[in-house]
Amino acid sequence: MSHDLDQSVLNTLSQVSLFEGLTPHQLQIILQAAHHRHIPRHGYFFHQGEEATHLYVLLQGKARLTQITPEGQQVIIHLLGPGDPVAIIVVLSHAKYPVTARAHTHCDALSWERDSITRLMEQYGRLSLNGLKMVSERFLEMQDRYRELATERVERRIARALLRQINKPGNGRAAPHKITLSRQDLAEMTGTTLYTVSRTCSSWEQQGLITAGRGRITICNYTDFLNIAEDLPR
Amino acid sequence: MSHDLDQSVLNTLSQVSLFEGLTPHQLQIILQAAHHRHIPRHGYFFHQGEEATHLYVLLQGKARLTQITPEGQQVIIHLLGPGDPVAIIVVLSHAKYPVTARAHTHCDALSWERDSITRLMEQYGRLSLNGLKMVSERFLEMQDRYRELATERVERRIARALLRQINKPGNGRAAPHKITLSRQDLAEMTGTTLYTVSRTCSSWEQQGLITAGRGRITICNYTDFLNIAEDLPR
DNA sequence: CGCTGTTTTGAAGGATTTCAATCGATGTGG
DNA sequence: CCACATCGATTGAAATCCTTCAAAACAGCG
Repeated sequence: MSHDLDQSVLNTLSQVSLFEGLTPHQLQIILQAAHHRHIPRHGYFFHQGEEATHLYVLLQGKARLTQITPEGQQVIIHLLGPGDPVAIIVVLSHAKYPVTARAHTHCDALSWERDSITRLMEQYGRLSLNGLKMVSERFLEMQDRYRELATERVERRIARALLRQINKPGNGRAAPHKITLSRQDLAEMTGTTLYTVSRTCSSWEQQGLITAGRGRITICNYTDFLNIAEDLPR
Repeated sequence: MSHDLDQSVLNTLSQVSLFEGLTPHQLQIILQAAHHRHIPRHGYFFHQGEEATHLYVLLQGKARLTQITPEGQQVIIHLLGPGDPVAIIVVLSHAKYPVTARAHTHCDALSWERDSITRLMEQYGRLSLNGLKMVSERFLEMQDRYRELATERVERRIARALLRQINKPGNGRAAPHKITLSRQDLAEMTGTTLYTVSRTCSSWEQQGLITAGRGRITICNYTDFLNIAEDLPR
């Protein structure tokens, strides 16, 4: 990769959990194997079904992982921010990307080729252990969402999706909590329809829990809002 | 661990994908750090919410991972067979078991303490890389089930659950395919109710696709059955 | 200011759940 | 060996949550 980036990227990388606990020297070697990529707003890292060739680490920007059904219905699997690894799945030999990764804002990322990152992981146990940790965390979140989808009603699922968004590290923790997602986005995150999300939000707005706008939801009353996700009797 | 087990266990282990590609010497060292455990039928490896202290590798038997909601509703997260790792999540420091692991038949397993396996993984990159691969695979399955739950109707989800069961490595591939799961089990695997599963199975039986019994479903007409999972217009 | 894409809302319809009752299989003990 | 107890499976009817479709209101942008 180009040399002028090394220093600033090195600083960023030391805060990326995938690279935690590695020596500066190891980091240097890993970095030398990387390529720097820019993805414009609304561009794609890769598409679902393509041969999985590259692992990415997002340095700047926001992206989303989606899956699309044969019938054309879309589901949002995950929202990505700076520091997140994308497609750790490449370590599986002969895998295809199971999702589409799309840049939501302009994105700045490092990429490694499959063989290259696999070799590095085999060499540096700490690197693959970190990778294992990160996939495990994502796995736990997916498991929770699965259980939610299997057992909880729509209103609660939407509330939980909003709370998860707020509690993400990297998002400001200060009230009022503003979430920039459209009704459609929320529907695709919670396995429901645009219409149901809209109705639910309207109801919450009337109760004074949130203020809603075009592509935006702001939680005014955090504590009362929590009750929807937790206690709601039915 | 006791010495008399070493030889037979070594043979089994060489077929466990978590230990693929390790040298006999490395395997030996890893094995020395393991304990051997027997879990009787219907016994528990661990309970959801307990401090995660041990990683297991199932040598013999069948087990299941379940999550239970605060309201007491149960969800089946995964069914485990010989060779499967259990709770790779321990590598996350200070994690709690996110699920309960219960022996469905008598089980025979190896276990490692958290610190011990973490150290081994850091030391042997191949070990953690294998771990990463296995979590990734489970993650992919979970992702697919999530998308299914979010977008598909009950009938298709049940059909898919049955097919996944059949296509599991380790299960005989020969027709007729017999699946030993109760209606309740299937309901907990597909996010529906016992009643809906029963109705669906009855309907399939009338169409001659399956024969159903107490705690058992046999697929007679595999190709026609596939259509339910794939083509079914609505 | 008109255009485009997002959001809202109503009304109708449908898939699935819930509840209740019954049936059937399996295993046990008298 | 049969009556009984138990647990799983079936089935009907009513209720409900959510979707679907259609139409209108609204926001932001060139």
